[in-house]
Amino acid sequence: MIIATYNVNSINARLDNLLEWLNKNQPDVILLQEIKTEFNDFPFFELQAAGYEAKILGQKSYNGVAILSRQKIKIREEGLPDFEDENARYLEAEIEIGKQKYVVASIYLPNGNPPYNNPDDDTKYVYKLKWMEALYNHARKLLDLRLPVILGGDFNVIMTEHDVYSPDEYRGNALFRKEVKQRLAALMYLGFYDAFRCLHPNEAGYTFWDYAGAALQNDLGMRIDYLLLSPDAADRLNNCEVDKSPRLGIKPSDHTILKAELE
DNA sequence: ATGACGGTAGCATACCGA
Repeated sequence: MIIATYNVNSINARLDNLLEWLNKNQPDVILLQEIKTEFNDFPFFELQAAGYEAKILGQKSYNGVAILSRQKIKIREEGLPDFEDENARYLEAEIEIGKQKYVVASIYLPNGNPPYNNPDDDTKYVYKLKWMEALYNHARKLLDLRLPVILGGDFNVIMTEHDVYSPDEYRGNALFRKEVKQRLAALMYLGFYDAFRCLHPNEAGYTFWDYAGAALQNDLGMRIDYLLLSPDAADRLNNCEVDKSPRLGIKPSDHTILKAELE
């Protein structure tokens, strides 16, 4: 089974890019983040015509996550359990592919940096840490299912200095602060494996390049999108690659697609 | 320290992002 994750930065602005990629790659499942729309403006028909059912947790203008699948999607959770969240950032489903049940979640973890006009405001950072704690508590329970579980999406965390073009510039950044890295490491120590790093210990594997300046041309990127696999999923891992082509195309998202194959 | 650049809401410019 092939699964991918893609922060689209607006599903409607990115529909042509997404459809082209789906037609070419035919994944079984794709997890989307930052769809930036609600149910009534989501392009269900166009995706269905391409062979994909879509379930979404939408939000106007900001955030919003979706799960697209060639097989039937059974929603398990809309939002993180036991966590009050005004934002649409977590959607979890069960999908059966070739008689194997999978649990998949599309995750848009908070950025956590303060607004530019108020650099001392730590409200968003505190929210990020609480969100990560709730994710940890829930992920721990998912392991008890003894099913292949895939937590995929934009985690907004740079784990090591090999995962960003200029670590020193990001020391104080909410994507690279110690508490944030510790919380994602805790999730990994529970038994969620970073699919890309398992297979590519030495590649940069950037998944994001800023629109501004010449970030893309100069490869000033960062690796902040992940596919995290429970042990039952990691056992099946065959392949995991960053596909840079969506970022190189016309009118791209600032993120690109991360894809894995499980047998 | 700021803004680059792009998206949305909504119609000028503010907010958000990583």
